[in-house]
Amino acid sequence: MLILAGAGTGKTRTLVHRVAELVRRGADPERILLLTFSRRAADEMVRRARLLCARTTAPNGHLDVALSWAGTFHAIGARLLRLYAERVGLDPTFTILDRADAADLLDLVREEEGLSRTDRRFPRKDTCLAIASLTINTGAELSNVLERHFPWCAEWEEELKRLFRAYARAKAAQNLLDYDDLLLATERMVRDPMIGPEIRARFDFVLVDEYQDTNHLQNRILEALVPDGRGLTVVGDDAQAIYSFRGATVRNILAFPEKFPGCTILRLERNYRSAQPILDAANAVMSLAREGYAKRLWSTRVSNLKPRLVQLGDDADQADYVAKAVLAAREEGVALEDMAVLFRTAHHSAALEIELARRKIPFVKYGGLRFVEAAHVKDILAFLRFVENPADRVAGLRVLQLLPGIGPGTARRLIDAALASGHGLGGLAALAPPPAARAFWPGLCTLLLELAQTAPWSGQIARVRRFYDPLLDDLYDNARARLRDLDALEAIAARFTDRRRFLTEFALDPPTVTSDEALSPLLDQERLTLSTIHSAKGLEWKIVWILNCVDGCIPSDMATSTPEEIEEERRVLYVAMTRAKDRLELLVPERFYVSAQPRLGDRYVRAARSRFLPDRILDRFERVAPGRPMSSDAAGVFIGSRIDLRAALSTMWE
DNA sequence: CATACCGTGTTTTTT
DNA sequence: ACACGGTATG
Repeated sequence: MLILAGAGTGKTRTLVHRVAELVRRGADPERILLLTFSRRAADEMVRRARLLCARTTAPNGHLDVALSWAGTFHAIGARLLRLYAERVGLDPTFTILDRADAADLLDLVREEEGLSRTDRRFPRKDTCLAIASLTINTGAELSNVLERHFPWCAEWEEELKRLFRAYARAKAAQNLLDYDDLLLATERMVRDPMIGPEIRARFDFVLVDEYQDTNHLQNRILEALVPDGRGLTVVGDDAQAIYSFRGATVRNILAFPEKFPGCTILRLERNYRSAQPILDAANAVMSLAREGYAKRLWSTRVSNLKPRLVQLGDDADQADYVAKAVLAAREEGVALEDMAVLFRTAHHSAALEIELARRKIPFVKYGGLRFVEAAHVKDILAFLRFVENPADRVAGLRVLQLLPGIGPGTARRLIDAALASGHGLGGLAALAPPPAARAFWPGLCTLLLELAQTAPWSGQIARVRRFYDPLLDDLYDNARARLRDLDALEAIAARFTDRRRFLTEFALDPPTVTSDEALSPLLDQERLTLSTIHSAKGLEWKIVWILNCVDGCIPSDMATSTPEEIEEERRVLYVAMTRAKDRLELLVPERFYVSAQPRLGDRYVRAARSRFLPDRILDRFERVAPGRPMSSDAAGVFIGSRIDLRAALSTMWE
């Protein structure tokens, strides 16, 4: 069954009800596979399915749907791989590399392959990883990916191939899998003629959420799991496809009826979420798309409140306006939980975060730098990973380099010597560190040995911190805030039963936190949501503000080089607008203060209203311009067009 | 060999 | 602004 469902038409509800109904008719919840886009979505769906089943009466009395097979493609893949590890030649204790870990290892391999010292600059580690990732996820040829998405790296094709081969060898030697490996290995496994059928036989029903954002590789996994389509239900909306940068393709949805002839196709066009004026505006935005979208959403939620297009002086005014509007709504009785501020890129909310903190408005932020990606959190995890798997070079190198006097070279020598000694971690104690590190050396060696030998998991992070916390001050700025994060990490770790589970599950299910207070004991306190639009997918709030509805931000000027990219940005705005239930405000700051521009220094830059909001659809909005009108002579250039007169003036003499 | 400093090129969204 | 390569210095 293919369910084509517009925004707010009840996709989650439909899937949840389908699960509940299957269970009510006697399906075994353990044999239902529920694939979602994010871990958050999986949790939400399991929660609602449980609630629903608790209210339904089954033939055999009360229902408890455990739904243990609900999760992302990555998480489910990891679990299946561990189950069948031995049979596919994999060590079941593999550790999972998050993106930054993967990039670090890639960097190490690049160094070893002699690709760091080249006469022309080699692509940086994140770019290399992005290239590998896109190639794997789209199933395309490296040369095509380079040509289409990374033309400036095309000259390095041979070297990149060599690098990726060496990277794969390094992962194999250290028993590591990165995010892409999880999918790739899962795909190979489910397509295996021996093991594939066994895995297939575990599941009677497979349900997939947000199908429009699955990529080629994920779709192949799905096809292998359900070759004839029996028991398969997918839900998606082509108007909400916003993950093509990750290899997602709407072709999966479009080709579904051909792949499974005779499948049932359902269209849900009635929106239960948003008031009609909000839908009118969102529909108007999409009506300007290059390709037509068949669905037109309608709602019975009447309202005469058009979404507001708010003209503001600059981004500081914007932060101020939103903070005030949040407080005003709060006064009217709307809970902070029911409001959200959405934006295209994580840093767009910086000014607002400061303003919210100043006014003591609690918030959570989704998207952007994650908790686990913070250097100090990675440090603690490196200790644990190194103990868990002494072959993990990235972890070992990271740990050793925390000591003064030990840099990349010394760290590498020490690790190699310890491994060569055959005593694993114990071998380190016999080695002589450089003088500056000597005072710390015995402490480190005892710590590692103790962790390797202690059985109970509780207290292990505290033990690491006894060694690590004193180093923190010399390693980083604002040690105090980092110590608070480590307190939070300790609290989270306590929820896991053992070290291995903590390490593996933490990599796939990291808490999303950046606000200082967010992990404090005030965890249950109600909070405003700040989120990137991408992270807001599938969610809804009573009131939504969208920041920076300005060319250069939406669409992002990083994504305007091809018509396809621009169309995807249009859908990003559409997704953002359709998150709102009752009230929606699009904010248009006319100027930005940008600092540290290469040639011009700090200055104001003038911004133009987003190209997705042209004059002819403005009748769908109520236009407001609080505050005094902007003076007309503010200096600046349009962000979107990037005219740079001073550069032009200086280059004419070159 | 670690570290500080300088110059140049890239810069987003997520699992 | 930041990553990263290169170079000077101890």
